[in-house]
Amino acid sequence: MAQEEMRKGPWAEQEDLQLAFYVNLFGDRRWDFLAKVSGLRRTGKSCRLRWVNYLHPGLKRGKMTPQEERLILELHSKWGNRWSKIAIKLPGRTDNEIKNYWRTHMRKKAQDERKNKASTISPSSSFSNSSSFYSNSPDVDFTPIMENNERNFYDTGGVEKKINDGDKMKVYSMDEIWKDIELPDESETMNNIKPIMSSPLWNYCPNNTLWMSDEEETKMFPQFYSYLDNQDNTFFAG
DNA sequence: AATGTCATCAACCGCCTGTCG
DNA sequence: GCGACAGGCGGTTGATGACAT
Repeated sequence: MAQEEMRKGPWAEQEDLQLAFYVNLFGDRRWDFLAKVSGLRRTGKSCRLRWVNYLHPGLKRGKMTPQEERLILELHSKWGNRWSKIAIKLPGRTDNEIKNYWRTHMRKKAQDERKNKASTISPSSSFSNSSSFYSNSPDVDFTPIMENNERNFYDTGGVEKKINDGDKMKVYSMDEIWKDIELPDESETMNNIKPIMSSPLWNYCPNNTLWMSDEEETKMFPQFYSYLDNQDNTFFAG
């Protein structure tokens, strides 16, 4: 059958509303199904990404706090680029957000390192005084490593260490990690951090319009209701 | 004010993994 | 056990806004 052309690029407000409505209706699973019944000309993947990274009500938005920054760096030193795993430890933050943060931060760091090396007569002294997380670590080549043994600019390197389950884990000196980050303001403890539940979706729905009347729903989401008609309403049968 | 550069973030892509028939 | 499919993950790109010159 003829494949309907999928939309790409930035999401419109109307699309967000539509997606949120159907996720509330059916839950955040079966993304291909959701994409279909919602009438959004988006792939299931695209819908999932939009929901997870932007529309989810539990998302915290805004700048990373110093505490979050430290946690990210600490967890990255343990787990490497396991962004989703790291994200679990930072409620309200997405893997994408953390990944972006890391990339930005590490690029800056790599640039600083290059400058330092260029201006230092003895480049080997750069990390030699760092107290290593693993005190018995061999001398470390901090040039970034990619899977095919090429060097990745954004990865600042670290020891590649095999762990039990076969995962590779990079280990960084904590001094190395912290030194590039401003220490947090002492007064800014975790207790002061107010989670900001500010998914922009809720701005669009000031009066709980996600839970509108049947008539309103029918007007707003005709695709869904026509779809249901075609399916003999079997969605709710089970 | 105009232009260039950099930082940030949303979104896409391709690969991997888990599940189901 | 195998193939198909859906979902998840990490890497990467492109648009945009902020800042510097």
